[in-house]
Amino acid sequence: MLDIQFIRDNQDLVQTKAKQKGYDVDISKLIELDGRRRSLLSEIDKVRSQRNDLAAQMKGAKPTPEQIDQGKRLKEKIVELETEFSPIEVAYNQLLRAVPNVTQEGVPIGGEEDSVEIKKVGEQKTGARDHLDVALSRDWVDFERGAKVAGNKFYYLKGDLALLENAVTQFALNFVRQKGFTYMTVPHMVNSRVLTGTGFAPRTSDQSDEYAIENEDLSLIGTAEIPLTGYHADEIIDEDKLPLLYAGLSPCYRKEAGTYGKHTRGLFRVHQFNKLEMYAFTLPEKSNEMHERLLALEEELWQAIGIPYHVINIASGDLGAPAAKKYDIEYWSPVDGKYRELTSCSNCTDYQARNLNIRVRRNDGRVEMLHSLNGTAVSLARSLVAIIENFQTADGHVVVPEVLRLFMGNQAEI
RNA sequence: GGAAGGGUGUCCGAGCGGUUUAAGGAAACGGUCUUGAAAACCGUCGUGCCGGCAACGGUACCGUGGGUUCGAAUCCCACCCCUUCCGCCA
Repeated sequence: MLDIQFIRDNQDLVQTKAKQKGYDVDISKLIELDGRRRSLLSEIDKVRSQRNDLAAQMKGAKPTPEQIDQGKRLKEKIVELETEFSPIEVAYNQLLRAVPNVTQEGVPIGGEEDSVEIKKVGEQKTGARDHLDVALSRDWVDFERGAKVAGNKFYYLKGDLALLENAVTQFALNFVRQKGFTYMTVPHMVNSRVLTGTGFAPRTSDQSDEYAIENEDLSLIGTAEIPLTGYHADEIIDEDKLPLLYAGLSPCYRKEAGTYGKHTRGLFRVHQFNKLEMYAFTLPEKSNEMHERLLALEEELWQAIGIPYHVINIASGDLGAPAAKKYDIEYWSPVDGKYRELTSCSNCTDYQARNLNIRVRRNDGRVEMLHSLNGTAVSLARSLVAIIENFQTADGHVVVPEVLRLFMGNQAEI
């Protein structure tokens, strides 16, 4: 969520930015609730103050009946005011949490088609075979038995492709460790607070992309970003310890409801995939720099593997609520003759931090919200699609990218 | 799943109805001393909200949510989490 003080001071800006993101929130309504909430709270505080004074008078001596009677009246008054306060507080919190993060300067305004390409790297080949055709012909993937055992869009990876997945993982893991990230495995389920605090739709809502566990306040994670964001919840971290860099490897579970028809064939969009996610907690003034660094790392990694790509600056309407700015790397698909999403890298500024109460203690003693950022290192199922499409040979084999061979028993081709 | 114990500020830890305005210690910061450092000594030191230009004042917060009371960190109920033991188990 945003700082209410910031919203008060920048009502028009917040309203405009929310609209540009496609969020239908009424800032004037929030301001009105905020006003009523504050005036009521100050009234309550006043009566509480009287109660506390009275209680202090009664300390030591035996209270008189008059004092007890007055105390009772004050108590009733407080209950009365609190009853009035409670629904306002609930509505206020609901509305406040619905306000999306303010986008940064340089974020293109508009929908998906308005995202701006800022860089293009590598050769744009054409005429490759679809990854699923290749994988099926080599018996590398089994969606039919995935469906039998779990359901539609579940799959088994087999043999060399499964090994290739492991090789990509190992390569990426070594890469991020060399760059200073602490490797972590994470809980694959999280509670509602962490889920919604990270900026995902509540598990109870229709829009939730997460699988919820029945009769438990737990959801399967859609990305390691969620447990990594929650890792430092309610903590105050010394300035000298920042930035904190983590790399979380986890399976990602997503319902992907309503996305059918959007390139559903094969491994590109599935209900479960593994992913190595980079995560950073930084000082507020350092998050933009870190955002560029995360993008640079993603580029370095994918250049090392040898995948052609471009980088796009995501338009406002395509940003999630917590993101202030987002870069995607899209790889070149020689099958479709266009770019398709491969990684994503967001600066969430202090939005997630405020939700989950993650702060920094500056060297001068001040305490403030820190900033959080996340970026995909490798999203495994998609990585395999990109590699099969860009490294296939005429006879249906796949050349193993050089940097991965070490992790594939030095095979040059599979 | 069963039993017992426990969740207090950056950390450790006391408090178990009204001198809690949360003791004491550690860490941190400032100072004295010192050639410098350490030690010692002195001082400062929780977070949020509201009001105020500010000094400051008010209020809330001792796992979470209810309840009892004139008054709750303290008593009662429910739930969550942690530790130990037992059971089960990769």
